[in-house]
Amino acid sequence: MNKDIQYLLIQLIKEALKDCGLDHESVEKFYLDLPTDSRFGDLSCNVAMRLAKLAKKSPRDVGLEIICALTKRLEKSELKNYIKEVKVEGAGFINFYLAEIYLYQQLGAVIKHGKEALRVDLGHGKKVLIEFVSANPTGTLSVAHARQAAVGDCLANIFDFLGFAVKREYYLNDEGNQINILGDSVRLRMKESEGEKIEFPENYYQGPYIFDIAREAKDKQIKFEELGDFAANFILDIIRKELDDFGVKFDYWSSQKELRVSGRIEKDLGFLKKNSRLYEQDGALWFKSTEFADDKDRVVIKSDGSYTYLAPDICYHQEKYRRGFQWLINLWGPDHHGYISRLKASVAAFGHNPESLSVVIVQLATIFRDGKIVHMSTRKGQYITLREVLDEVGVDASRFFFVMRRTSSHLDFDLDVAKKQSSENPVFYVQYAYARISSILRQAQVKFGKDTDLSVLKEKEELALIRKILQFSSMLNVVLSTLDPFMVTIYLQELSEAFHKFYDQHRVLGQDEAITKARLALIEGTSLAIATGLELLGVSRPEKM
RNA sequence: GCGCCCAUAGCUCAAUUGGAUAGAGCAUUAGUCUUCGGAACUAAGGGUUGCAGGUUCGAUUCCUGCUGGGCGCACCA
Repeated sequence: MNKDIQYLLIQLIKEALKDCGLDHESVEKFYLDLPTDSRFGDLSCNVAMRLAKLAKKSPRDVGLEIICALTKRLEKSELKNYIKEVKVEGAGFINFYLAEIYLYQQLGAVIKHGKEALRVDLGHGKKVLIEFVSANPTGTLSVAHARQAAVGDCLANIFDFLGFAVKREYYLNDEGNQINILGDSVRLRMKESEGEKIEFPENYYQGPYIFDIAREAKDKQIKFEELGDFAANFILDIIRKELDDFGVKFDYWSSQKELRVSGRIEKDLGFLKKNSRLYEQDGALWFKSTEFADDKDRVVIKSDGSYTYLAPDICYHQEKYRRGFQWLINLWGPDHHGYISRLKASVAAFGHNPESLSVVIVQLATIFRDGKIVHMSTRKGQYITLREVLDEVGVDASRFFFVMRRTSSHLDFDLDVAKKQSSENPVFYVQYAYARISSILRQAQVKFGKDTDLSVLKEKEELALIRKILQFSSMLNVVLSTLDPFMVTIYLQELSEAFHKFYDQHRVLGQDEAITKARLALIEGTSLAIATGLELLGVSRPEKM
């Protein structure tokens, strides 16, 4: 629903409240939004229920009183012609029924301005950095990373669409313990290939790719001490290729090693020290994160003099602010949720609002094949990879499926369903609607214009379809406030359904010319909304299937 | 032991962040096609929202206590 009418109505409601002697300031919050069901009108407001107690009247009576004042206000307002009816319904909801003329005008705007009409600028150029995947370059990407990649990229697309200046970043843990172990894993495999009998430790990287790296390292005569870096770079090339094939492009690849070499970690720790946020105990250096709502203090320098993971991470996030970003969004796996409070504490210790750092926990995905779980075990290198999923079901289905459930919920990913080209598979249901529309538009003999009269669209299915198209921006609004793009997939399915229902009942072509033109405009608007939604998801828009 | 997340129809999930008769898809059953793409549409059955309390006009949503599941609780990353 268009933001303007919502905004204007809220102003009117507030004025009406004043007229009634009701104090809207004392109401914590009330909403004016889409009702739970379309039979309750186009916009629904709960303010009467919120005020009932204060007014010592029943919600319905308060509602009637408000409507009385509101109707007078409406008469004098520019919205006069757009609101067909206002009613108190249910427990005391004030429901607004929009006039068809409003729907026609809005649809007309979509036809005229294209996807710009679906867009609302909410970002105003605010600089957002969204960091995701950031998998250690010690192995190829798993499905957990794949889901993060899909969700993160989609979120970034939406931020971009909503007028934020968004950048995508991948943070590289390119040194430290894991890289040392990686290098040593390669070294052992090299020795093994020379016929030496070796004992391969449990905690070493066992994946098959280690053998490939060992072979190449031998050919290129890489020195033992450089094996870690060599292997990491080798794997990083694979990861980049995988992400590229998945349609995810990062703006920045940020290196932990570079950060350490730059000396900025010492500087930031120095700043904390100067502000008495650090102290020594048991030979280690601790950060007083408890001063900023963490449940215990955290070590930043171990007693052996080396950094914990937190030290460079504190600095890394300060770097993000120093680079000018105003809102930091991190996508992490569920095993990192305990890490949120300490990182936020560090942000606060530098005087930033902890709210400017948002951490989205992306739950794991369970892959099913033949009705059975495909088990994952990183240690043995027997995990199902992003590559395998991509090869098996393709980019479109993968991206749609990984985003399809609430990000905070576990996701069951059925490879067999994702491969199916039937109604069981939601991505095909949506793409089919798009292809169907494309087909009709190809065959159309007449063309609609910007001045096409849309008011001939009076059928139930036509109006329902227009309403659904106009919900595009409020859907994105929900995504923005929840930082969860799964709503896009639901919206697209609902929109496609509304189209299929319309299509089933009414013909577009070969009707009275005025009707054909108007319906062509209607399906063009539908196509635009579907295309824009699919684009945000990173899913293709096939005109033929 | 402490902390976080989850529990909704046979299955996979929603419920606009406290709103209206808890909704979709799949599966099941019964229907709709000579025309724009049937990869579609219509209808039916299916629920004590894990259990027990509490808060209020109103609870799937918030609070408390249980039960069952996942994950954290490092001078690992």
